[in-house]
Amino acid sequence: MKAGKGTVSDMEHHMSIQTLKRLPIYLTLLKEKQQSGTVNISAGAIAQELGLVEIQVRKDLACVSNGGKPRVGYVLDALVRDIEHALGYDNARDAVLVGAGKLGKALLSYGGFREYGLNIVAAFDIDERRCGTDESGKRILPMEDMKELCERMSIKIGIITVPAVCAQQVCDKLVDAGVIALWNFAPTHLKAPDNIMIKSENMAGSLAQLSRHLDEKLHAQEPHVPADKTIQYN
Amino acid sequence: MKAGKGTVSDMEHHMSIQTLKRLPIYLTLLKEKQQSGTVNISAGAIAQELGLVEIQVRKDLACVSNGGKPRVGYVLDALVRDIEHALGYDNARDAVLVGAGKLGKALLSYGGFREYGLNIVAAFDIDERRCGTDESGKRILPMEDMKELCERMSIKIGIITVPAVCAQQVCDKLVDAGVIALWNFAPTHLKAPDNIMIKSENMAGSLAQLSRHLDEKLHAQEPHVPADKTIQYN
DNA sequence: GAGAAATCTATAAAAAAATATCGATTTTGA
DNA sequence: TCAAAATCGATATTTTTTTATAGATTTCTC
Repeated sequence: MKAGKGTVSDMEHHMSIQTLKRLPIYLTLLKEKQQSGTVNISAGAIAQELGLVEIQVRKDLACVSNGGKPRVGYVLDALVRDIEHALGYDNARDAVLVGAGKLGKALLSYGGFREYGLNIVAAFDIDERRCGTDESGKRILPMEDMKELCERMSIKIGIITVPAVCAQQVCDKLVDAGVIALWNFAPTHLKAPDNIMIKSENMAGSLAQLSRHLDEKLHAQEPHVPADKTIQYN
Repeated sequence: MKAGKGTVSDMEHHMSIQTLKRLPIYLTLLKEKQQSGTVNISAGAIAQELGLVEIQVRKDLACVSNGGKPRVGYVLDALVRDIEHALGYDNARDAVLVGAGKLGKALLSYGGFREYGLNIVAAFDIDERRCGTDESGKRILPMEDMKELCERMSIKIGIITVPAVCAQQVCDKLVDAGVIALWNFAPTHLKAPDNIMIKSENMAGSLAQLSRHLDEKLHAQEPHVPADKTIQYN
């Protein structure tokens, strides 16, 4: 019973959330390797490059690929395809973004999301002065138009880049417009009905981790961190 | 043996990384509550607001606070102070940012980092045209000045907001300048010497989680997700 | 002031994730 | 062809994280 091929949902039962988060990291490395002409790659080599352990890489890859060969490793091209497929990068999803401030515009003009299977079709903002066309070529529309567009295009993903104080309100509006997955960049906790998923970027959490590391280093306590590889928490 | 008071490092042994990541989330909520005049709050109430379970909240808070009282809960003000202290928000850390593109500028002008104990003292960019003073009031300096400034100010935190292709090079330069904690926003894996910490924001990982949720919902498989609270993975 | 309710702490159990072990498979090269 | 080296997959163990249970403490109400 191998879950080798299929969409993300095909194997959701078998793939841990941690594995899911690592897949894009593997993918980035593998694509770099592709560029440099590599054809095969072993789990051990991947592990070394990423500072992980071999067994973990193998277990992760086992969730999406139908395996490598002893003495050879995985076929790079096939592995890339498998991961992309598992992550759904081969059928892009449309999304809207709300809040065309600095961060919103930065995300709009970041072209890389296409590669991740995400297509931001338009942005919305309450401030009419921001409306029009962004440098990125995306339309910035007034909030009033949001519901209609989301419904018409069956948009299921909403990206929230408004200040914390209005984030909940925006969240509610997006849900009302039929969005069921929210990517929240506002530093606040959002409430939504059951089975709406909210994924908040927790920048403060990241900072806390960096800060702890610094404390450990600067106060030079016993370094109970295996000192043989760069520290990279997730 | 209670780890009630102290810096982050005082209790690093006892606090899991997951707990560390949740602390800022509690803090955000607690501060909102403070605004609205609340004086005491119970672990159960916090859990409900954040969609967590009571026991988890209690265990997390036990790492930083010296406890609440039965029938009353925690004293809000004291709890806020304890968390802030545990996270080191009360002694700000200086940082530099490299890459004054859209994302870099967005982070520069986001005032909220001060609240998290992070103080971005300057930004650097190779493109001379970007140098000068940002709208945020922060200086944007040429890369050549970086090492000198970092050394002079003993900067230990570097924020990388350059394109993926130059991220490794920037990483190397920061390390050379004495930085030991890196916050990487470029979608690539960075290598650095031992005991340099790299915390990469894994946007693609977040997207993968949203995408999986969408797949589950849209293909309407059995909803093996406890359907009684909004889904909020970390 | 006694009993009930709420909430806490501490300890225990369960679940999830990471890591280790071991045997199997494929290629390489004598 | 056959042994050695590399690498894989499957299963087992350990560690980490989450959740549950049981008993103690504080406040409230009558």
